[in-house]
Amino acid sequence: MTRLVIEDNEWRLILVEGPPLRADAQRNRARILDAAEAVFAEFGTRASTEEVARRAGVAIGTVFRHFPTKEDLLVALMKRLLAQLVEEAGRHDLFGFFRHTVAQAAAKKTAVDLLAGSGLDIRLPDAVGHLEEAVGRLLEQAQAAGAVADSVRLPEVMALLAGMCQGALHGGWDEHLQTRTLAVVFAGFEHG
Amino acid sequence: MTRLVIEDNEWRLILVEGPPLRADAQRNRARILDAAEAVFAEFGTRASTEEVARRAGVAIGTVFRHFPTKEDLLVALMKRLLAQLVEEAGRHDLFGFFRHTVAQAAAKKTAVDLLAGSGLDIRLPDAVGHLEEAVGRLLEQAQAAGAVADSVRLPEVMALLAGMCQGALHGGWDEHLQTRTLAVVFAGFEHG
Amino acid sequence: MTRLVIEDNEWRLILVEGPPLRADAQRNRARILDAAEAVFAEFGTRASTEEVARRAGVAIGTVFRHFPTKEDLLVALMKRLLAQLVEEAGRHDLFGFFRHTVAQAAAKKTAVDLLAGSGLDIRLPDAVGHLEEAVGRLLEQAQAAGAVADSVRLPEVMALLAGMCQGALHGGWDEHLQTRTLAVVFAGFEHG
Amino acid sequence: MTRLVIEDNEWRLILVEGPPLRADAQRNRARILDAAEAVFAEFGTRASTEEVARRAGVAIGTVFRHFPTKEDLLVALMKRLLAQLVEEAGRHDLFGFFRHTVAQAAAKKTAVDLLAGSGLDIRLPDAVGHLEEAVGRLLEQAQAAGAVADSVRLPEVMALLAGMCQGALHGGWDEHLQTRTLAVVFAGFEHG
DNA sequence: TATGAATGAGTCTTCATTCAT
DNA sequence: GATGAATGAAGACTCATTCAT
Repeated sequence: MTRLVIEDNEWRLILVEGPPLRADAQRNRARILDAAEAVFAEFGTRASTEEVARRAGVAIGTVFRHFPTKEDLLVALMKRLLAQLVEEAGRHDLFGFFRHTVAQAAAKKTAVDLLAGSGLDIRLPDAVGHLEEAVGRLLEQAQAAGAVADSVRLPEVMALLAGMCQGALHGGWDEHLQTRTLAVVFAGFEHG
Repeated sequence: MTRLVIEDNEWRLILVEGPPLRADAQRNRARILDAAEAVFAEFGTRASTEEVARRAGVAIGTVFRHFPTKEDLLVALMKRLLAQLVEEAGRHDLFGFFRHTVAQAAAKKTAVDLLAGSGLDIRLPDAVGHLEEAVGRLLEQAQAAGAVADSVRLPEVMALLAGMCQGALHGGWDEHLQTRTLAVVFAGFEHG
Repeated sequence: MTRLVIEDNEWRLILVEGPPLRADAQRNRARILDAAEAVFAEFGTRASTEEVARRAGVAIGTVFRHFPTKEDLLVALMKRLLAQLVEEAGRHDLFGFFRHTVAQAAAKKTAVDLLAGSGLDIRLPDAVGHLEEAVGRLLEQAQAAGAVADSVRLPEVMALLAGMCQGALHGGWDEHLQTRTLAVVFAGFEHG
Repeated sequence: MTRLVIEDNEWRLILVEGPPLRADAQRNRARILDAAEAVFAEFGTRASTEEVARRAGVAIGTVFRHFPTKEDLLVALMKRLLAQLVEEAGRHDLFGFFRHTVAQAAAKKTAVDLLAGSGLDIRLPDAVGHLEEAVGRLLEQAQAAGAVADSVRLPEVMALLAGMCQGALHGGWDEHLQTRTLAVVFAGFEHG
């Protein structure tokens, strides 16, 4: 660890460089997030932090050391899930991304719940912004290819994505219903 | 519902905005449901039953006499909200009903949340069935008028309705976004 | 219970007269305060609310129903202790009150701790004010009787009372030391 | 002690007002005690050991290496504070020492709190003994000079000192009230 | 020897539900 | 039937202390 100290009789200035987390802590942080994703997906965000700790195989104090409040944990989880979505947007066209994301919705229950608000006041302008940019690129490509009407704009695409995910999640759509519902939306995209 | 309470150890003064009591035997039940709708819409279903009792102007015991568990209260509330939807379906065509319902989504937060699951295991086959029937009639009329493609079936219409309501509610769509998003869905209805 | 209801189509005004607490609740409130006095006197204000409940023979929820936060409990306790002091001031002359109060200090550990601050931000202007008035009357009588120099004012009398109580409490003064210490203070009162 | 910390996941910048480190082996011990004095004075002895470590600029483990329990830390702190008092007793006459010590009471909150007991079972016969000796010498000098009645004995002088300090600390006496209160005590000393 | 992550018992507080009044 | 006090399990969070790195 590098450490720089400048001092005189009245002040001490200490600049400490260092990895913020030891390897074991990194590992635990990831395990906690994994556990949180699973637990909140299964029981909703009302599941207890204790349950998350149990599933992660750590003591409750460890969860709170990494995420001082439950909200902090939810925010961190959300950021990770959004980052994953952005990454996946890079691997699909607009329709594929819709299909894939809606299909995943139930599995990613937490994300949808969190996007939905769920009582907590979570704002993630940056992470959400990145997702919007990624989807914006897909939309441009689809419009350039003539697959989506020019009158369709990004805000309603995002809105439909969110609405479909929530519908899929909470409505328990099966694959067939998902396909038919998306078919309506895609027809809407095509004809404006 | 606005409500003002001033109290000390000897007096309580309660000023409640809202219609006066109905004189019949159901009055407490109705008041509790009204209060529950307002409270759960404002704070979500995590709001306490005590708060519902307070807003209804009855004691907590009275709430539990009418609805033995909190879940019973939520189910009753849900049934009433669905019945209102059915009634409204009778006053619109398919597109108008979509517009109206989505616009109301935020106001009917509770309904959407409950439809969404909210951790509670609520099955309401009957009430939901009635709503499906009502929407089914609207769909038939729209298809008869040539406004909706014949390939569109009731399940995806219901799915889109639910998805749009949740999107509107949790996404905080403004009127403009609502209109544009519904325009895409309506184009999808028209072109299948 | 008297109940006055005025209502029209838009407002309901309900004025409820009534004893705020049922007899059993009154009893529990007193038992909780008694228990709190004993527990906090024994272990300091850091003792747990759970311990207070245990000693009072009620469940933890009952304590919190009566005193929504621990601070509320401490404030209520303080008020009661100050009221007792005021009452006792009516039964002594200035010197007797000092002797009595300082002698009681250890028994009333809580009061002293609370007056002392104890981390909690408790302001009790009214209750403290009443005590000051009571001591003020004792001071006037003592000065009228020529037992205290006219130059002595109420603030320093209160200050000395508080200081002596804390000393007695935390220093564990025995009766002899108490007598001798107060003798010095009383000599100071007499000669200004 | 003023302290500024800026940190993100990779860097921590700590600006500490105060004398720089001593270069000898005791430096951590002394820094911890300095930090503890500041922290406990500011937040009371309920402040966390972690906060002390933070302010000292060391890790929590280092604090516990030097002081195996929190109580050990408090005892060490107490000893140092008492030693400082003894030293100051050598620089004043009895009245000056009283004035000075009472005036410092608020600044030395920790000492007063600890002397006061604070839930911890701390006995410091030696350190307290030295202070008593020092004050005893001041008392003899004052009596030799005729400024204090011969009937006044050391125990009550110590008792009054402690009581005044606690009163000053917890009562928040301003300078004027301090002067007037001490005037009464000094008159008591003079006339026994 | 210093570090700081992990532990887990303990604290305050909430709230669905019960039951004496 | 209505009332509202009592219950107690459960949850979020804290912190003294331990120990692997």
